[in-house]
Amino acid sequence: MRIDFSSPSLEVARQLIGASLFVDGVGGTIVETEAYDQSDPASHTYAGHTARNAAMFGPPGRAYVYRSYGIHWCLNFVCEPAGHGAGVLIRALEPTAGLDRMRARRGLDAARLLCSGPGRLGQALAITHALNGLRLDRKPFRVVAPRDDAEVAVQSGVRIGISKSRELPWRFVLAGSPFVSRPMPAAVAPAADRGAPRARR
DNA sequence: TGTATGATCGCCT
DNA sequence: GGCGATCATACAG
Repeated sequence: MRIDFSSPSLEVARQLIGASLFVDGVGGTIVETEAYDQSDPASHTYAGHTARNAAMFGPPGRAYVYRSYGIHWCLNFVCEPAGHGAGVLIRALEPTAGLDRMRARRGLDAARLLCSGPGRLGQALAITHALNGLRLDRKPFRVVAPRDDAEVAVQSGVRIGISKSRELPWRFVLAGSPFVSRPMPAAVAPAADRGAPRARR
């Protein structure tokens, strides 16, 4: 099955978990996404069309790249409905290809830290403004859906690093993946489990 | 293990 | 002028 970008961002965000993303052959399995749309006060497109967010109002299936905190480049996939400013932020990958190039770009060895966050991912995949608005089905991008028979355990929860619309459960992660930017909070920790050794960040 | 801070750009919703 | 869809580093305890 292909990824269908002519769907609402919420659906695309879920579909993308377990898919693969490569930029110029460097990338891996998508393990964390977040959905945004124009009705959402946390979205860049909430206030309407600007020079920065123009790609989000363009055709779906393209990249929207923005500068975060003046430092990092972050990558979104533009979704349907076209012209409505909806998209999916790619927040984390499990690296599978081009690890050496990621390590060189990041100045790190630990695979777990190469792409576990939107800014880190941008640096590891050499995302820049030059990729803004480009089609995701053409070079240098390659997006591959999970196999049809693949069982992908997707977990949803609240988004990270925003101050508005905190309640919306529009974050999706691959359940149990150590490559997410932050673990999904446990719903309720059973008493018997508390005190057991926990995985470190 | 947690809290604070600097870097530095685009937009003010 | 102030604040973000962030991250690395410096501290306190």
